[in-house]
Amino acid sequence: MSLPSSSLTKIIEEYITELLEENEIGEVSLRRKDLAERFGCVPSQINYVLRSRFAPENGFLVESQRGGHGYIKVIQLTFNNCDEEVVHLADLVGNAITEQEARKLLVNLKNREVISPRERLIIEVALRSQEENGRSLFDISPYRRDLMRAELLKKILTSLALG
Amino acid sequence: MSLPSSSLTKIIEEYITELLEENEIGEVSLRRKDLAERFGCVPSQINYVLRSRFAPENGFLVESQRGGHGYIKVIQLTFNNCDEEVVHLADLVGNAITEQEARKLLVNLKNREVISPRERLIIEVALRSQEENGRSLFDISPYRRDLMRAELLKKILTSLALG
DNA sequence: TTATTATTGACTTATACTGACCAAAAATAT
DNA sequence: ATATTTTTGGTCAGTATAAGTCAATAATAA
Repeated sequence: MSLPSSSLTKIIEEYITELLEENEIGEVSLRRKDLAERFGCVPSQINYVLRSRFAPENGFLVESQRGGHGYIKVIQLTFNNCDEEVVHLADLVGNAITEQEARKLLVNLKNREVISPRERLIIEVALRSQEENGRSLFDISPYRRDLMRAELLKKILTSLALG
Repeated sequence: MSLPSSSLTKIIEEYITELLEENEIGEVSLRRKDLAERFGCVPSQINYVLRSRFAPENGFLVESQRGGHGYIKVIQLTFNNCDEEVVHLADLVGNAITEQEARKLLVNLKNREVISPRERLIIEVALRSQEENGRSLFDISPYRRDLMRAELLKKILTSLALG
């Protein structure tokens, strides 16, 4: 019966999200040290929040610079063709997907202009690379490779959908 | 909480970039001492800006001459097509590349509009996915992960170049 | 309990900026 | 012509600042 204790991570996440919303352009620059001070935590906590909440899989990009005048910039990508379509297709991927099925799906997406030819190329290269590593470097079973392929594909598709 | 203040380096960088844009030909001649005076800094600061912002990997060449009527000339390289440049950048990746270095490179490519934000997002997701697998699933050493990261990045960049 | 997620702090790395000293080219004096 | 002086720019090492990494620990969820 305890109240949901709002975690620090959640609070910081909400703060950054708020800043992003205020800032029309969908990006905001931060000082890691200042943020840490404001929320009374250690600076590396900020890295944890960024890693776990503002990851590319979630449609965010993070740029940063160390040293004097250092900063952390969080960018929220917004695509105009932000489709439930893509989300739906991510569902279609399911838990496991073969190379053939994956390729078919990508061709389909390309034909419907949900992704560009270049984007399709990048995705295919990434999938193939993982396949190769799984097969010859780590000796992963075919089925497990199908699982991993589905994982990667879903991550990529949802990252595009969330943008 | 203060926003990151603009650094001297950034200001000088912007000034030079502006001069380059005004000057159709894509090159501009400077006096180190004058620049230093204008921005109230030590002359070697100008060298720092040139080294860190107008380096060949950013698509610039710098020529200079000492002595009376000495000068510094900044030349902006123009590529016939972006893809030519992508091949060059694949070389820059080298055999091994850290997460930080990879991100810097992608930011650079994005700023120069060699890749789109969506393309960058996909690439980041792919790199991160491989990193995660390598780290927690297969227990790959950090250095080997740098090797694998370089491999994947080069595959993607060259595929874009050849596509 | 066991697994996952959150938090911390010691250590590492990257960037900005300065100033003292070095090197080269042109102008001037001999 | 040659040497000297003046006018540029170059290099490097030191200092300050700020972010990143990693592994150990704590808290929470399953």
